[in-house]
Amino acid sequence: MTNCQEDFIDTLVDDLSNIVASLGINRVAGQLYILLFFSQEPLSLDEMTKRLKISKGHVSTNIRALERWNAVRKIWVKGSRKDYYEANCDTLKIILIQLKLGLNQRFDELDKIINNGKNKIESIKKNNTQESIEVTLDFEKKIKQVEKMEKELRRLLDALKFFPF
Amino acid sequence: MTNCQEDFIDTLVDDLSNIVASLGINRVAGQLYILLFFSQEPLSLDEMTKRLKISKGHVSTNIRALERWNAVRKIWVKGSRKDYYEANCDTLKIILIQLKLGLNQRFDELDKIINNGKNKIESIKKNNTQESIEVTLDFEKKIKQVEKMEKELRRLLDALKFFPF
DNA sequence: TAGAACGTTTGAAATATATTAAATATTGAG
DNA sequence: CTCAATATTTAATATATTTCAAACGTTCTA
Repeated sequence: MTNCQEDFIDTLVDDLSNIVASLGINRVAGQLYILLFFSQEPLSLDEMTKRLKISKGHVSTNIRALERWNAVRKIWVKGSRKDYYEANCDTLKIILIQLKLGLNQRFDELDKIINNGKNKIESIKKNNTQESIEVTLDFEKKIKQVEKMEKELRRLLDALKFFPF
Repeated sequence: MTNCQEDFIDTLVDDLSNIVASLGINRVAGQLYILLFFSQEPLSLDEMTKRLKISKGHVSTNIRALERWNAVRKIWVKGSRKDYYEANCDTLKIILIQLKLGLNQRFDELDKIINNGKNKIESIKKNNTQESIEVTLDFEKKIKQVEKMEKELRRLLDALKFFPF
């Protein structure tokens, strides 16, 4: 591979991984994915280590995270004992699946918190002073507002599947 | 305010701020917003400091971040020189506006990177060997793929405004 | 206009996260 | 099976982030 080709990819790796990192995704995972995305051939851990100038362990850990997300896959290369990887280039699908997974987890947590809140409101209602009635009314209103927001967000997330990609 | 009311809110602040923090938003900003969201009265910096058991400076810095996001507003309380704040309870709108802002910024960066890449491809093409032709074809294909993905994501983001909230 | 009551900034300390090099475990060609 | 080539884990180090206390600046009141 000529030098200007590697330069082309390396520049993209640097620039694009900045965006990835700014979105809260591990920078090294981003670098690895981008490197593989633009490479014409699968790369071994050693090659990735050399290209990104980071430690072998670091590459190993992060490539397996990418594997878990189905963002890269291991490729068998005859006559070599090394693990080679190539990118799954369906980037948008990977992003949306991960997004959905992450948000659904949070929604489930939120459900627990909301139920907890509702139970507490019931028990406050038992100490049935005039003051407590007013206060619980307000709490109830606000908990319902949170519930409504969650419902809307769930619906929004669900609607992604109708989007014509 | 009775103790069980403060307890009710404090528990929600703890639980919900975990979700907020797990989404990459500053935990203290989350705590402040949630505290104000469930409080029936505007709170002063001192009150927030006491409730969250964090330093005054910390509250000050984070409440102003929330103000910038239009997530809280300063309230004038007659006869007090303190700044009081209340939550803007339209949480979903706040989230979506911030999301849109953040992503549009990234899209603009991405545009620059893509253009850069295209220019580089043109200059590689000048060294017009058989090898370079094959390689640039592949680079072009992949850059186009990135472009397509950005277009789809922009469209998706834009479609939010048609969603019936 | 001085002093008190605030809010903000700052620089240092604590904490969390990322990164590495080296030790350990695993694998597959011979 | 064995051993050398790989991959993974780990424990330490470096780096980044969060947090605080104290200094500073501002504003209102008397």
